[in-house]
Amino acid sequence: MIRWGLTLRKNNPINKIEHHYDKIIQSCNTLQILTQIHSILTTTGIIKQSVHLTARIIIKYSNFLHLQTARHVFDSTDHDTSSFLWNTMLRAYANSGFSSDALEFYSLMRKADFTPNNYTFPFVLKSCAASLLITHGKLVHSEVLRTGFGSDVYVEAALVDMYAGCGIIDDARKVFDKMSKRDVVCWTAMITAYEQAERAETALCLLDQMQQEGFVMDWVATVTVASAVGQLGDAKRGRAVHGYAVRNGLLYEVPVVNSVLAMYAKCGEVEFADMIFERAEERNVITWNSMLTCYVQNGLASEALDLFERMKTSDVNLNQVTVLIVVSACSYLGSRQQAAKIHDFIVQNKIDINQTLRNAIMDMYAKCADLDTALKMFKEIPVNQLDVSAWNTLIAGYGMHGYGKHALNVFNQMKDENFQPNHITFTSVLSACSHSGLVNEGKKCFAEMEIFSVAKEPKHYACMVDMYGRAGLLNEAYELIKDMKSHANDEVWGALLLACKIHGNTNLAEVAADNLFHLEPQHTGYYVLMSNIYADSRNWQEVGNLRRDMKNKGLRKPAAVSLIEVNNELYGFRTGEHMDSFTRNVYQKVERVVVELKMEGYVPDLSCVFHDVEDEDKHGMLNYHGEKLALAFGLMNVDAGLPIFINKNLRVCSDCHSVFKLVSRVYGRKIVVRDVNRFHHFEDGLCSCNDYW
DNA sequence: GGGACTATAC
Repeated sequence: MIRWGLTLRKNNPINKIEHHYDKIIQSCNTLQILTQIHSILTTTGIIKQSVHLTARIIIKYSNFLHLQTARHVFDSTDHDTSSFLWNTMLRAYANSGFSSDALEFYSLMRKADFTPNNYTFPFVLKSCAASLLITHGKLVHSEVLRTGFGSDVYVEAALVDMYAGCGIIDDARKVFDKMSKRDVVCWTAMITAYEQAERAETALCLLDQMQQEGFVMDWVATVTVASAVGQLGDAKRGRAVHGYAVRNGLLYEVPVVNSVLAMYAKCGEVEFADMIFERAEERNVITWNSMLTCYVQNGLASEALDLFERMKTSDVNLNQVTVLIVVSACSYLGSRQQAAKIHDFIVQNKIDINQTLRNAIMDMYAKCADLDTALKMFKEIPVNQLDVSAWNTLIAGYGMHGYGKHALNVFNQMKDENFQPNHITFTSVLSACSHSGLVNEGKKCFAEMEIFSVAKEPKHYACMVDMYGRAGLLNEAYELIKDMKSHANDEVWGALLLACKIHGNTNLAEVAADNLFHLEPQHTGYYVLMSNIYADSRNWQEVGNLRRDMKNKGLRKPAAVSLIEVNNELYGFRTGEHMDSFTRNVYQKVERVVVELKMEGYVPDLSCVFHDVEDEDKHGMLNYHGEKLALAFGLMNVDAGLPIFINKNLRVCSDCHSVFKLVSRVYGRKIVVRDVNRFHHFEDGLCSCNDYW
């Protein structure tokens, strides 16, 4: 049943027509149809007689983001007699994201001697929050109190939203606590405020309170709760939310589908997310984007690219967010061919490239070993669009390829041009120094943070520990961690643990590992690293203990995968993969290469096999590392003059590193390897990392 | 005549 507005009275002839057109306007889904209806209403003079239809038209134009037309409709009415139309126009601005226009319009309202009412304030407050104008918002708050609308539920809920939106969550809570009457919307507004402030636990506590007071979660509340649970990454609670949505038939609302999907994605439950996606009755662009994000966040970049292909053939209109996610998927995958393809798609489809997207594309090129294109893009940025993140992306790009000096030059140039470095700039610079062994320069940059008033975060300390650690300055690294007192997190201790692995310091490694197992008991990588350190020192007993420990905790070592692109096709190789007809000749090729390299002086580094087995078996395992298989495959299939690109999901082992160096000399091939931390460019028997990785 | 909500990241 449709509820009609107060302006309608039964038995009045105009109201039958109003009724009729109201239905049509509500259901019209294209701008063309709306324009046609509008012109009919104008020529017949109906619109002049109906404030209700005028308002509908204004709102509908604003839904299509045609605010100018909406305003034109407003201007051509007798609005001075109708507070309703003024409020409608304000609402049109506020609800379509034109918050500064809304505020401008509000001051016009005041100049026209309009008295704001309970319909006016919520939209003004919403626009204050959207423009982050807290001073203005507080002024409106006092106006609310003065005009006596301080206890209107709608206005109060908007006040809660305004304070929360401006980041002053405590004031939002004060308004909320003072409310004499609350409905689900107010509760949801307050719960959302906590969720947005990344205080998911508090949000869920408040939800409990809401339910104790007898309120039932509606679909909007469910959306918020799902994202709070997603924030916690709590799969068990996730299933409870999902169950609630199913029992109450809420999965028929697309936003609920989307938020439950995103929740499972953040809990690492890809299969559940997949199921929600496939079973959805209806999908919008956010549904698709959420599923893409799910794959990317869970390390399934190539699945994301497949889904993107499927999305292109669906009837949904993809947007800028879509390509941003796909670009990041491609960054993970490191596929040069896909990178070019996506960039081309963006240009062909005239998708607006804003600063965020451009930086993401530059980063993608850098991560696909195409630093030249990234640099070219940077140089083409118009001066007025150059921002800190563009500089950051370039610095990070140079850093990951081991060009520390270049990174520092860019950093200096950026400062010369009066750009204010931020926390990300320093992360990029410090990590660049770390990868290139520029200890003194790194120390200088670290000290410089204070000059630019950038707070030192754990991630900056982690870069420093990494830098000292790789350079063999383990004591300096450890002292720095001690300086942090209790603020050291897993990143910092992880960097120390890696340094201990490189320099074979088992004692310090045990200290780092103790902290890590305490801080992140479920993080597989740290167990593997520590067990490798024990293996290096042939302490098989401890290796066994750790393995058992992992097994008891249900942790499994992630499979090492090496990807190589040949003729626009990606091939993956796993360490110790079973031989089949496809891989047999690849294995044979590895054997031949190893024999030839041995004649050039190659001595296999058996310490890279972390199993307590006979040396003969170790040779086999070592030769069948995924990156060696990928390299052999590349030697067989990539044209002689072209570089071989390999992408590995873990850190490259030192035996493979020596093999790659030798192959680059003996076979005269350029090889580019991306591992989990950085790039290695092999040429003429040398690596760009100077064996420092 | 109205309000609360989901996908983005160097």
